Amino acid sequence: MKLNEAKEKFIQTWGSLATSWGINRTMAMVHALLLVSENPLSTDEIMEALVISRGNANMNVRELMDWGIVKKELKMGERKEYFVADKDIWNVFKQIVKERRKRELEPLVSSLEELRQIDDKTADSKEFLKLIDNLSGVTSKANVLLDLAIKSDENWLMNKLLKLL
Amino acid sequence: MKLNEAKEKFIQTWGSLATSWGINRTMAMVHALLLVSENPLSTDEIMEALVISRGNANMNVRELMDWGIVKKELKMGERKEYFVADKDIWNVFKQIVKERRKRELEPLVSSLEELRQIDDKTADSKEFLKLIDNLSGVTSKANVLLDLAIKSDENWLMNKLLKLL
DNA sequence: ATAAACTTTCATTTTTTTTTGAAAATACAA
DNA sequence: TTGTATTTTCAAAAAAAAATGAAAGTTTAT
Repeated sequence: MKLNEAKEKFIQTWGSLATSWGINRTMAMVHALLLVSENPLSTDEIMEALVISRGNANMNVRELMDWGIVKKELKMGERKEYFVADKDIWNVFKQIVKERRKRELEPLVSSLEELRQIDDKTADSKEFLKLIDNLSGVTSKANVLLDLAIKSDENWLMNKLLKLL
Repeated sequence: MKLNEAKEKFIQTWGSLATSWGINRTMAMVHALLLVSENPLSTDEIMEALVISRGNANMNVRELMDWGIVKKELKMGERKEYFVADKDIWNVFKQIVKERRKRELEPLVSSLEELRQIDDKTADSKEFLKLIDNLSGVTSKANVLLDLAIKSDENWLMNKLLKLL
């Protein structure tokens, strides 16, 4: 297999995996493209490489920057903006975990708290509250696991975990 | 807030959360409905409660069974099928993690292995291989974390992790 | 100020995903 | 077997999500 073939395959793989995780296919492809590029790419280069429109390229690059895994880079003497992906994959992983937690786990936690406010005390209600409590429990356990993944140093974490198993 | 109101809110919340995780909204709503129901529900009851078609109800219940978080239940003397959700949320969590790993992480691992088969040895190629290796590394670390979540008993896990932090 | 280079927005179009519902298949009873 | 209850399938319709591209906005140079 040739390098460019492999790179293209990687971009496709990344793209289709993303869809199963509720992430826009193109956004993942832009990310993959930047990951396999030696040099920072301009919007025009992204458009050309992935055959997408300017609007699409712009939106997705911007969103990748929102996620904190792509950075803008300016070249001296040039007006155009260039983009680079964070190549430290462990870092990318942590960043994504952190963001998703903020965007999804936190809203869930407050929803569950709201749902606890039911004012009757029938057996059904107690059953329902038990369910909500169990959900809260699992949520906070997931939180601990994620904290572990995020806050700790990569090697330290792995050593400890491997010892545990 | 009344109980039924809370239940409905829960079903909606669960549904909209699911979409950010690449899970069909209706499937999540059926799951939530079964979670908050005291009794097993028939397809007709699900259709009525969520205002969805028979085909849709059937497909999603079937998929929930594929995920291993909903079970069929037969009532004696009745031909109709009834469905119950596993109410042990920690179990549900583990089951979903297990399934997603099988469906998504394993294919990723083999994709990455394929991508390692590039036959030139330029500096660019080496760079690319480094990226693939880093991805493999993070993947297997995620695997260890997930194993930890799945294989261990709930309380044991939490004790250990809390001690670590 | 004017213009050129570039980025962002967003109404419209296209694509993808989900839902419907009627027909086909299946299971059971008489 | 024949009929009835129930589940499953799947082509077509509807809904949702994503992409386009031209116009508007911004920034910098002259």
